[in-house]
Amino acid sequence: MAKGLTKRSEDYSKWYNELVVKADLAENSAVRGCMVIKPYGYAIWEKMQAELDKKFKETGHQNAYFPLFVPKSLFEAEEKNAEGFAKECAVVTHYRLKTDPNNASKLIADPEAKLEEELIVRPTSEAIIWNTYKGWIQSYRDLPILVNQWANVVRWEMRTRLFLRTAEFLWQEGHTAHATKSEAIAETAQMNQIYANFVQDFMAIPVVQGRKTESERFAGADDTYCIEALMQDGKALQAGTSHFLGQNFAKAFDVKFTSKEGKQDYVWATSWGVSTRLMGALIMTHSDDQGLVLPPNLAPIQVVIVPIYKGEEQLAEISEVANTIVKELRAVNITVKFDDRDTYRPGAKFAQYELQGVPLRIAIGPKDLANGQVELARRDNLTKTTVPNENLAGRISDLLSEIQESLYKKALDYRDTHITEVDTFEEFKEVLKTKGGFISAHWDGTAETEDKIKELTKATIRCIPFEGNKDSGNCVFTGKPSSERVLFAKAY
RNA sequence: CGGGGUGUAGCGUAGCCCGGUCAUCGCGCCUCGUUUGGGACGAGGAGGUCGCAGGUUCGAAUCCUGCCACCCCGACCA
Repeated sequence: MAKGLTKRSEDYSKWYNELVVKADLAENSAVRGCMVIKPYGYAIWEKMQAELDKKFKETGHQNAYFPLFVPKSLFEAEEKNAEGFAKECAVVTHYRLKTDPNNASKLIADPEAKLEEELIVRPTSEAIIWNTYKGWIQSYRDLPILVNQWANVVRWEMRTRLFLRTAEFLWQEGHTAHATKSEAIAETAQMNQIYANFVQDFMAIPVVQGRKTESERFAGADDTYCIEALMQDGKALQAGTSHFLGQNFAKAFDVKFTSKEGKQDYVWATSWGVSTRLMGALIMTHSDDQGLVLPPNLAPIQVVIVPIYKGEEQLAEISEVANTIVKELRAVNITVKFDDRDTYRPGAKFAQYELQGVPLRIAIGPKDLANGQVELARRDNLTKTTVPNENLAGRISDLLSEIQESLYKKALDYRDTHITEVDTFEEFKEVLKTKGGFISAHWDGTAETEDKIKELTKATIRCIPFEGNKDSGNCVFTGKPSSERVLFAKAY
């Protein structure tokens, strides 16, 4: 694994900085924990957005947009949710600046312009959305409401970490309202499945699907489903969650409907989201010391063509071949870039595209020109082969699929060999210390035991897997009976 | 909020302990030439409120005081 990925240090941000992101904004500003996503990095996010959005729409969801600011009174309505987020909220208190009477070149918040009621910058949108839904829902005919929002949210974490826990991040949040409990639970499960499919099929990251324990659950939810991934350094990462909110928000915001039978009831709710944290997962799952490794299904540039030439004449000849290849590839929907800049030498270009994770590189030089061939270099395993020009599009198309599959297999193999079943607490600690990864162990189901284990080892229960080992046994810590194994890990 | 550390060019740094041609070096950037099958080479060049403010001194990047910002460890964290 790339050194830059494991160290929370200068190297670490430098590595990202080179790549796709600038970590800091202003020198002396509290926005330090935010990120600037450069165009190349943003293109990856756009691809992720596009794929997810397609899936949401296929399952009947629509996009909408709600306000950034949440009046404090709305925010505090659902108590558990408010309590859960209270410690990490940015709060707007004034609506105007004025010149500092003591220093004409400075501005201060105008004390005359203090807001009657503070505004919370949304850390999540349940409150404002449920306040809105109240006006949308009267009858069972108004249900279900299946809405998604692409937005930014702010969570003022005490410590930030690039991509994984930034103060401001981009995400999508789905908020649905249903007439029945079972329908809402089905929605929660469906979204969990959509996330799992997307992360596995497009990002080539294997995940474990499961439920959170009560203490790890979303504030205000009755149940939280999640997908958990394992990074190359043996730490787990929560990659996406979907929540069954029960009637908690409906009750808090008084959202009732009249059923077919003419009875009044509170509606059932779900919410679900994934964020730019997925970009962190992508980087930390596949990258190496050469830089990013992108699965072809997500790469903004799937194939890059680098000419190797002396003089303009030779470049012209190579360009002719290259442009033909570009056309052929585009005809089969492969995104390709021909880099004919004469300001950089081939070696520099090779290094650049490796850093950017472009899955496949084509090099064409005088030798290739003479022999009617090109050189193909794979980013995933850094191997090179020389192939004839015939049927290049077909060959490359196959190769891209192969790379996609091989990245997934490699990650899956790593993940599977890093799920260790343990039955004693000694073993538990030993595995955690020496090997890392997920630990599959029995747990007595109490928050006390969970807390105690966390305190002693820093490992938390990542999830209760849907398809885990369901054999009964005894809690690894207390020895009390347990009906199934859960997954522990140190997590980001 | 506790404990530790840092702040010198776009980036990374030397110098600070022992004040005086010390503003150093590398990368990057610009120009010209030669190069181009794995991050080219040579020559020349541009770029700095030494975090900010005050003090000590003939003289401060260097010593003192205050402030600010950032980083690391902890508390916190879906």
